[in-house]
Amino acid sequence: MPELPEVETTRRGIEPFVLGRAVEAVAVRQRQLRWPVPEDLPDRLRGKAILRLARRGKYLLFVVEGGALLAHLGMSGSLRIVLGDEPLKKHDHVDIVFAGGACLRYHDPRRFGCLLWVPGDPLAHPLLAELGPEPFDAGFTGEYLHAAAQGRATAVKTFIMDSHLVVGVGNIYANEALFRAGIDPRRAAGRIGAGRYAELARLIREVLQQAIAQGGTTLRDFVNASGKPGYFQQTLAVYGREGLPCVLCGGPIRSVRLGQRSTFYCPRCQH
DNA sequence: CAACGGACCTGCCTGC
DNA sequence: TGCAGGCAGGTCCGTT
Repeated sequence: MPELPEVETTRRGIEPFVLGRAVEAVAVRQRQLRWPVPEDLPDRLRGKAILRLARRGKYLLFVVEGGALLAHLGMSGSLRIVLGDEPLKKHDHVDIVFAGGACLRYHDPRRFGCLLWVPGDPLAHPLLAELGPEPFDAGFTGEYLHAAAQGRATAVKTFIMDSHLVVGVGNIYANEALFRAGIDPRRAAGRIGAGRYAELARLIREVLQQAIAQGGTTLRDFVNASGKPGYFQQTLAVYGREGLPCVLCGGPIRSVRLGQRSTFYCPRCQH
């Protein structure tokens, strides 16, 4: 479900309800996520105010005095604010109740996400320390991509989805950015020139920025923090459109598998 | 190192 | 209608 735009949409939706608020209680109904929810998480958070709600890649960081709650939504997770009584649904695994009554509810059918306690500086955590630059960082440039690609035989789509290279480019937006750049997703990363990488870096930023502005992409039942869907799905040019006409040339969109992920492209427009 | 496959889970859709 | 199989927005980890 969540790629960077969905996580950022979630962050923005939640922020006003949690910033400066103290955690009153944490209810963990299912500990077995990607990694077990630490048993002492409720004790770590209780009574502490959220000082900052940051995002690093697709991770969310609820920073409190002395550490942070590190959250990831995996493939199927969501975080939403619940005000008042709302019956629990299946897979509502964790509630974080704030002073004043707002409740942050973590829902994740596949349980690929995580909720971890990180003491001290959260960016020093092993999951975050080795991540590549944010796509909106000054360091994320065509030159950076071009330099990192030298000698790499892997497909360019697999290459740009590696979070150690750059964070936040998931399957949907990798497909969309490569379409906009006119680059065949199967092309070897090391066989693409600096000029094309400059365009690709720009278009990765563009597609993510647009998706954030539209509240993310809603597939199946994704809803953001306020329970509303995202509208970027209407903007998708290739993702999920196998056999449908290319928005540029009218030819059929083709699908292949790359690195065990569905890949969509226009064979006439992408080389 | 780089590249690849498996692993973690549930739900939904398709086809027999 | 039931059931098996394949697929899904992520990404870590172990093996070549």
